Amino acid sequence: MLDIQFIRNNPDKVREGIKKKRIDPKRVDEFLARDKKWREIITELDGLRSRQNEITARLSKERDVGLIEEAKALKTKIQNLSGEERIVQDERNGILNNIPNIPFEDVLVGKNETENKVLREVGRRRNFQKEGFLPKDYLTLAEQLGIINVKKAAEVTGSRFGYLLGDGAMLELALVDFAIKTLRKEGFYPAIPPVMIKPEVYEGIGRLAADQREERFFIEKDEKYLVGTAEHTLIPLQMDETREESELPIRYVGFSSAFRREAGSYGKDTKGILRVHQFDKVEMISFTTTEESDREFHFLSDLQEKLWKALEIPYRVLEICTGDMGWTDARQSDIEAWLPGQNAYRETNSCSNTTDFQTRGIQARYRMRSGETRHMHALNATAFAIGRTIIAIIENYQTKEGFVEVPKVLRKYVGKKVIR
RNA sequence: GGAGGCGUGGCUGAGCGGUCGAAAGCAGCACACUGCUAAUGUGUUAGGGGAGAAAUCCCCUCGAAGGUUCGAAUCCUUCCGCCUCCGCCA
Repeated sequence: MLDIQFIRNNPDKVREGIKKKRIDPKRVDEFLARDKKWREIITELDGLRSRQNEITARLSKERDVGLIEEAKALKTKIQNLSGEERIVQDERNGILNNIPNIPFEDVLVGKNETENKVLREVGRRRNFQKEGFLPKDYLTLAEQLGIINVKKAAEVTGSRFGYLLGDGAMLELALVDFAIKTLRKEGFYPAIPPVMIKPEVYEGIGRLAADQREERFFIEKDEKYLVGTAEHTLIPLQMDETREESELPIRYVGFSSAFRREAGSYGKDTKGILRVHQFDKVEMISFTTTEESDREFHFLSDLQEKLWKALEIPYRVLEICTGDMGWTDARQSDIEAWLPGQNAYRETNSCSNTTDFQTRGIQARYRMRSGETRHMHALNATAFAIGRTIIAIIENYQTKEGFVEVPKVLRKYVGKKVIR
């Protein structure tokens, strides 16, 4: 959530910021109206409670029937007013939860994904024409090789699920191992987090706003959500913690399954494993000071590129415009890998600076050298979204015979050069 | 799932109906003192919120939410977490 004090003092900045994100700026005014009402009530309530405390102090010394009578009357008054206070506060906070993080000033303004900006294209695409064959799509190849099975998954579990089998499964383990070992060397601390989370924590990290709730799986009986990514349970590792400035940055590399309802994408990407309800992902998380987060953003984004370069797969980097940014983000960039079978780039990675938007709600703070405490800045960046990375490997490394070469850096894990 | 124990400030830990946001110790910070280190003395150090230009004043918080009471860290209920034992289980 945003800082309430900041919204009060800078309503125009917030209106402008969320408008850039294509969110109705009126939410700010609704918030301010409720906030004003709340402040009136709390001021009155504090006055009543002050009097109550005064009487209590007095009565602890001497009995006074008159004072007890006044206290009794005060008690009902306070009960009624605090009931009202709570309602108004809930209304106010409800609106607050539906205000996204605001983008940095220098972020490209745009209305949707068509206005993202390609920052660079990296890597050489294979010339299949020269090689004398047309590239196939990954699913055709993977089914022939028996390394992906979505048909059986549909029968067993439902649509938008898949099995990785044989060398497909080995590729996943290889990618996980490669990513974690690489990132460990960069100072990331390995973490395998829970994949379920309590509603109040989920809300605290700003991931349950009305706009995104539909995207979550919820287990009613136990009142727990399935996480949409490892980030969701990794960020709260710092919940209620106050670290020393000297301890930052804190970096985790997490591995977990990610669960998404994919509500609102019913007709989209219905084939294969490009868009599924469950996939595994290696994820980077950083906690930094307020000054360092922008630098950390580039650090993470560079590492993402390093991983793709290691796989020797062409990709491009996009600056995400305000209209396409994530709810919690102040800055975002994506990586799209080249898929020759589809003759298109497809999103595989995302890198986000969420500033203190996620840490405020869970009280993750640090103490500056001056003694002042602040909320940490939190960042998250995909290392590998396994399913999509495997798709990119299959399509980019396919052979004329319909086999798949294993990228050099993964060979020692998979144990072979070619999947056939 | 059943039985019991516990949850207090950065940490240890007292308080078990009445000026308690809370003793004491440790740690931290400031100052003083000693030739450095160490030691000692004094003072100081929780978080959140509201009003105010500020000084400052007020309110809330003893795992969470309710309840009893004029008054709750203290009593009652429920929940959450941790620990011990039993059951079940990879």
